[in-house]
Amino acid sequence: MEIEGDKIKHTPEACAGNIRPVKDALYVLSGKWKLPLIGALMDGPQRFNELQRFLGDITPKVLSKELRELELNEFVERKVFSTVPVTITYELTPYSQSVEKIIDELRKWGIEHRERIIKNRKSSTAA
Amino acid sequence: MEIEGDKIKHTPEACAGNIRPVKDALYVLSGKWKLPLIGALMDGPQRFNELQRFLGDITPKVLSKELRELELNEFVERKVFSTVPVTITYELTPYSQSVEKIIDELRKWGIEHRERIIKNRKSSTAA
DNA sequence: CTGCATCCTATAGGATACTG
DNA sequence: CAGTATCCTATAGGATGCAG
Repeated sequence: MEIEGDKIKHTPEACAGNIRPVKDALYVLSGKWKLPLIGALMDGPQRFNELQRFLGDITPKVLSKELRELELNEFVERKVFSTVPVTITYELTPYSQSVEKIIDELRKWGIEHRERIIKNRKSSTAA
Repeated sequence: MEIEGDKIKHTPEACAGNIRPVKDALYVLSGKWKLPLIGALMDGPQRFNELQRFLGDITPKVLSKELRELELNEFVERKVFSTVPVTITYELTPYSQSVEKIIDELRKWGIEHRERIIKNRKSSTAA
């Protein structure tokens, strides 16, 4: 997994070290798909194809990779059901609940941001 | 700025559209430095070099680029003071406060995550 | 001090085709 | 259905050096 060492040299006073946790978090969670993927799974277990449709334009290769990584980080559990044909689902682990707040904030912000942009478009068109 | 169109085709029922805002947010905020940078500025106005030291290993080119983008998105204001030599500071705009919650959550999560990893290391070493 | 210009590489992620 | 295998490209971001 790798967390970068404690290399940050900050002015002793200040707040400094405060950003290290942010960088730590980003190290695991950043990328185009991880958060949206977890967001998608917040609605309950999903199958591979469901996720693919859900996310809109992710390719199987990438989806597969992202799921594997999320499994390694213990955000996601892969379950195999011995139906015919076999059914496989992905679902969030209890641990991943710790990420849900981030996603909620991101979601809220995304909504506001989109509105803001639309407003700005209007007012600049009016000029 | 560009927000991707409403191309997500989700099963009509489900929750689906819920992830679009997440993707919107990520479109603007993702990358290695934007969030840490805003996090750094949460402690008050900073100068170019301060930020560079603060963030640990960002190159001037990248820092410069990130700052420009944050300025465009109205998260950051660049202020020039006519001292000799000129002093330039970067500070967060009121709008960027809307992102602070995200950063706080990220920070909290980063701290927990690091602790978790350390614990796991110990227990797996014990095996 | 505050950057910009140039060059360079690693990696994320897309396209396409194929398998059990 | 649930992926894997290959190939390919765009882009983020690092290294270095220079400039006002």
